[in-house]
Amino acid sequence: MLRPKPPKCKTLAFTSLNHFHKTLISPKFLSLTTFHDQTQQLQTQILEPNFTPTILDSNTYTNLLKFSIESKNPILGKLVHTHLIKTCSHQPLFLQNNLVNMYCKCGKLDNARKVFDRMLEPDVISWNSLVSGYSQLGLYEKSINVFKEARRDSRVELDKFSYASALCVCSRTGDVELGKMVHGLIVVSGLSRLVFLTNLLIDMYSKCSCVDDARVVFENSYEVDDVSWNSLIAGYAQMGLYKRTLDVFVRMHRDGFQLNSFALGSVLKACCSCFNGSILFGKMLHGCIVKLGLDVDVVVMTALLDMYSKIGDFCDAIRIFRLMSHRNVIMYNAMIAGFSRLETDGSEELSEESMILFAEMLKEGLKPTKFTFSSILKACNAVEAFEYGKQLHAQIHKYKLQSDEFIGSGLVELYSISGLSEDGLRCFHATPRLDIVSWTSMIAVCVRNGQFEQALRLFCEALAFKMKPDEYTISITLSACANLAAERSGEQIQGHAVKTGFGQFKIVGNSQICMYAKSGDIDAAELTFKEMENCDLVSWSVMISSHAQHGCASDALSLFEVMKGCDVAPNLVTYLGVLTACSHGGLVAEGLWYFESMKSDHGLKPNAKHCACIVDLLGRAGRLADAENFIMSSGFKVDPVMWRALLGACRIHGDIVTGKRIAERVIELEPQAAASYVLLYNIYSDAGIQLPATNIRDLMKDRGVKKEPGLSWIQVSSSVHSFVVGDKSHLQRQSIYRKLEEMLEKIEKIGYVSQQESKNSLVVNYHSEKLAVSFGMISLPKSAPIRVMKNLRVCPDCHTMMKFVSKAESREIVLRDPIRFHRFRDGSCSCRDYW
DNA sequence: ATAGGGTTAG
Repeated sequence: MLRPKPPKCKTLAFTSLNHFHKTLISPKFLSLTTFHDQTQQLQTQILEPNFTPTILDSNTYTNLLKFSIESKNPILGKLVHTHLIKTCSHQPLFLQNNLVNMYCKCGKLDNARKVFDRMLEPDVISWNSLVSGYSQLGLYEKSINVFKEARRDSRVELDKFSYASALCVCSRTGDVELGKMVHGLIVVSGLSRLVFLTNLLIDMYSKCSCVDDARVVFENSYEVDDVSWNSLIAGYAQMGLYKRTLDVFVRMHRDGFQLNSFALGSVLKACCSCFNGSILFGKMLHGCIVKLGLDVDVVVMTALLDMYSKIGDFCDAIRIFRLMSHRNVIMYNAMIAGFSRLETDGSEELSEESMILFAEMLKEGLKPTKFTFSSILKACNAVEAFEYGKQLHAQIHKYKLQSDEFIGSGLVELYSISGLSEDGLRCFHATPRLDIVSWTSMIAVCVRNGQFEQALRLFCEALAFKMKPDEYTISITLSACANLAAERSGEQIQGHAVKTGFGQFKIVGNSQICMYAKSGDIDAAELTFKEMENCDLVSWSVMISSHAQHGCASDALSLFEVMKGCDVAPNLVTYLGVLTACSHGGLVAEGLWYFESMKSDHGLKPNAKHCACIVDLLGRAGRLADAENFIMSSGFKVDPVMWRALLGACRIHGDIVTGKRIAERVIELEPQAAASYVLLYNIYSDAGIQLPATNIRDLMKDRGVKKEPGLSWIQVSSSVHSFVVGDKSHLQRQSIYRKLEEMLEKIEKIGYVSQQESKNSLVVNYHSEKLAVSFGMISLPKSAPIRVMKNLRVCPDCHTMMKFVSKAESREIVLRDPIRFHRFRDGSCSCRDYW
């Protein structure tokens, strides 16, 4: 039987004994005191002006320079340098090379260059030190220029290390054109058979995202070793070509190459993504790892932990974490990231695990990195642990990580969802390198907090900053337009999407349907839906809900049937649309049937919103007792939303007795919700009973419950105009009121009777929606429909008035309230007065 | 000397 060869001991020793090597048995440690003495000696010799330094042994100089590199101490290096000059013993080439190398490794490239320039005959080692020195500092252009200089120096011949440094620059910058030229130079130099350079070429092409070229190098190489295989595997894994990663891995195994931690690290990454057999393959790899004895290797085990956490096998991930005796920061980060992924999925019982782990890693003396903070911030935001999040912010500053854009986004979220939008915005502006994702996060935060105008402003600002909005930016901005019912702005953004090619994305299409529907233009919404090439469940659901909101129950239901015919399985959101359609359309029997069907046919568990639809459905139809029984048996009898739906029904049917009883219950459940008081007030007021109505107002005042002020708004060209009741602030107020009086006069002639009670309270006639419609009449072209949005439900008088106006003025009026749309045409409303 | 693990945002 074939058995895998035992692993190289080197890996094992390194993992577990690393610590001891470094601190106890290292020869460097033993000679530390010697170095210290020598340093002191040097210092006194140089600082004392009258003291003539004594020449040291050249081996001592070399060792001192090596020591200053290891302890990252350029001051010591400089001291040695001065000493060498004072004693005139710096002529040997190898000492000068050591000096160049020391300055490079300590990041003092200017000094390195000065020493180099004074060298009479630099050799290839001198050149190589300089090239790799610039490259390691990230000064790639300088590095490659020095490489070119070295080529022109006829005294030296470039070696494999020169080409290695040049290839490294290509890998880091992703400059494949440069890489190809260096490749050419390698071939010309005759070094291309060296497996060392083959491996670097494979790596270079992979890192430049040209894995196919890497493959060509691999297949045509003179010789390959395990590093070649591992580099190719890593290339495929980094490109996300997971199946090919596994293919190459299997081939490597068959060719008899030793599987080590490098190959396993890449190939485990490939198993994180779900495709046929990936989970099984991952588990096989786990077995393989144990057999090879690599289950003590922290790199391999971190990759394995990450894989289990990503495929949802969280218990195994935790088990691996606990089993490892030496955990480093990366392993902690992987575990914390795993928890933060879980928490965003809403597993609340695990909410504090990330924080416990964070405390644990600090206790072990590990230094958190930017990955740690961005993951843990994400977890904080998911479970709304704001105080903890703020403490993290302080820590982030302590570790000087505040300029990272991922952390920046996390902080923006933290402050914004905890209600401190200003601080969120400050974090946003404090992030030095804002990318399109940062901007999109900020826009999304505004949308979530209901600051839709601010969201649109930010979108424009992002464009001004030369950002290129992607499909997510466009989608979220369209939803800001939808909430503002700003169809004009929405169309402009859609135009931008079409121009930039992002209009093809499903999430853009879905947002666009929603934007048109919420702006009152159901026809444009439907056109978008029909034009979409591959609509998904979200598209269907949005379209169904849109029909429902517009009161087109039959359209909603027939669309739902078509959807099921296309083998698309409905979800909770789809059913919410269906039930809303039934309740707005007064289809009681159908609504109850669908409610049963969602449970029995699709195994969906209705939530409070679905149940509130049923309450609404029964209540509107006048079956108040049935509605109340339904609440009691729904499992949501402490949810105020359900009771308020019933209270609304009491108002529609003028049932004062039930209304009072229900109102008392819902006010007890939620004493600060103004809507419940207002509904009861209206029940009394509709019935003409003034005293209890006044009492309710007083009660609200006593309890400090504030009614949301009614607000209506309309978009005319690119600006949104909003109105409150009796608003006098608009610049065109005179024309608005004149038009309103004129319309009232006109419709009274065709039968409208104002609900205005007395001349001294001119309130009802100047409700905000009337003002907005009047403004629309004078500002929009005659053929355009008037689309007005309101934050509260329309009052019956306004509803009646709109019907008359639509006839008298031959205009289509679309009025959106928080529940639904009313489309007034030729004297009647699309809701057929059932609302 | 060259290859490997954590990528987190909407």
